[in-house]
Amino acid sequence: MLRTGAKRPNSSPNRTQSRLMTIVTRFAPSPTGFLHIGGARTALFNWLYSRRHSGVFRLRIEDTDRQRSTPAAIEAIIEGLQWLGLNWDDEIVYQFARAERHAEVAKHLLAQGRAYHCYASPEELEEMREQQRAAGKPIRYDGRWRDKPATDRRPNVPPVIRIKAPQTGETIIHDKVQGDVRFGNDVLDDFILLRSDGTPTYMLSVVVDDFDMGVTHIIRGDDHLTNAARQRQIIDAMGWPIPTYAHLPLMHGEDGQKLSKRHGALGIHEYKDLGYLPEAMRNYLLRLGWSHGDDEIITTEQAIAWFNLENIGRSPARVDFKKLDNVNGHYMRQASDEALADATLPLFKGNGGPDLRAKLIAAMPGLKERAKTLVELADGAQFLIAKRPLPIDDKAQKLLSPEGRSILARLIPIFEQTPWESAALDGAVRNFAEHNGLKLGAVAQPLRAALTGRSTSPGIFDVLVVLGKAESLGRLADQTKS
RNA sequence: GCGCCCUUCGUCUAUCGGUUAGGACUCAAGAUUUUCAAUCUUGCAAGAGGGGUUCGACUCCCCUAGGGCGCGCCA
Repeated sequence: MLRTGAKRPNSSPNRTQSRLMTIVTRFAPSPTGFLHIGGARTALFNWLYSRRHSGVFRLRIEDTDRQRSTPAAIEAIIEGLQWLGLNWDDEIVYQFARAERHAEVAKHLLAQGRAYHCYASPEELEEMREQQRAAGKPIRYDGRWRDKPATDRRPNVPPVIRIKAPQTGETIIHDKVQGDVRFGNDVLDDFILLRSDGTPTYMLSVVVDDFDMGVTHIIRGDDHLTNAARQRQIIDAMGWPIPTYAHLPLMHGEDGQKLSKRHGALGIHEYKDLGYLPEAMRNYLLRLGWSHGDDEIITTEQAIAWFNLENIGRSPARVDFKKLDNVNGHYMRQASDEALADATLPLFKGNGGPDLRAKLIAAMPGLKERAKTLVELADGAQFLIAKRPLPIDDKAQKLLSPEGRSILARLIPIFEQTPWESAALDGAVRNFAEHNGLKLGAVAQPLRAALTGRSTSPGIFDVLVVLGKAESLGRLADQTKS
């Protein structure tokens, strides 16, 4: 065993767990839609596990469903992974391109007597299931062609190839997350390996591809747990090594229901558009189902050093945008002003002129601790690019009362005489407030309203400095004239 | 229907038989403050229910309830 101290029972002598063998993980999405948050977490765990063990992380596109697979979805998945920083090794494997090899395995099994032809029509099988349902019996292929002699074959009907699975005994999946999961072989039926048109089914393709790609650890969604027992039949029939499994509990929406567009099953690119940082997404996703004591903020470097399969939880987790916001806020505050400016710049879509980046960087210390996402950051920075006369929101309007305006009017001549840097401006305003028997806030708030059009902003002296003397005085003048 | 999985504060989780059941998010209060944040402090809040096993169960076993997944010539 490579891992020691595993708390879940696992005594299987897998040779894939040999210390000498390079660990190979894979992420195998089917391109029938975008990469959603559950898939992203699966990819993350696979990536982390391979990086933790200096192994290999591979990407396989399961595009064998020709009806539903689209190039756009493939594109979205690739872009999503790239944005998340989950770089894969080697070339991408496209499953459909390997159909011949899959068929070859099915035929090999047939030749070995581990599989057989079945001529039952879809209609016939549907009728069979209907009867099983009506009789309250388990729904599964009844093996009607399992033992028929070759002479019984129907000449004008192309057959499917079905696995000849064991009918007694049990199949045990030693799962790193779920523990030992046992399936009576009587509940496993002779599923189809090769369709009547000669194309392989998913069940066959996965097993063959995982073997050919040298996958040692299969980390995937819980929905595949029962499939693992079926896939095991193919693995055994071929005499291939059994990979180590880790089936992750599925993720739920904020309301505990299945993930759907309403609550969290957004494409991963939409999280980007919402203004989340990839490193924050990684941290957040990691903590959904995996833990390291009480640690919450876990950098990617730490995650790579610490990640294991043993600490993956067994119960489903819900997405929680409040927590994501909080984690994202942490990473924003820790990010460099330059990096944040670069990440935020695109949100202005070219507005703001060539010196916007410099202004953003200058204002960033005050901006970044007031925002939880890049979108909020850009919003808070609107005053940097606003054109005079500024739009003034309701709360700011209230601050610009007659008294407020009068204060601004008296401030202008003072500012004209003041060196334009933070400490001097600070001194001048405090001095002014003191001489007029005003609290600092009574002066700062109207100033803020006139300068930013809002009632909240970064520190007012920083705003003054970032805006510059001419622009600042202009904005103040706009509010004192009318 | 059959099989499998899951169940600790509202949410994410710690706990590997003995703890005042801990942390984080959210929320509330306070401190700080030129606003809002950030930061710090404090508070609210949990072992689905029922049986066992044990000197002692959140932890081990069984049952029930609830939730999820699978049962395609889909993946």
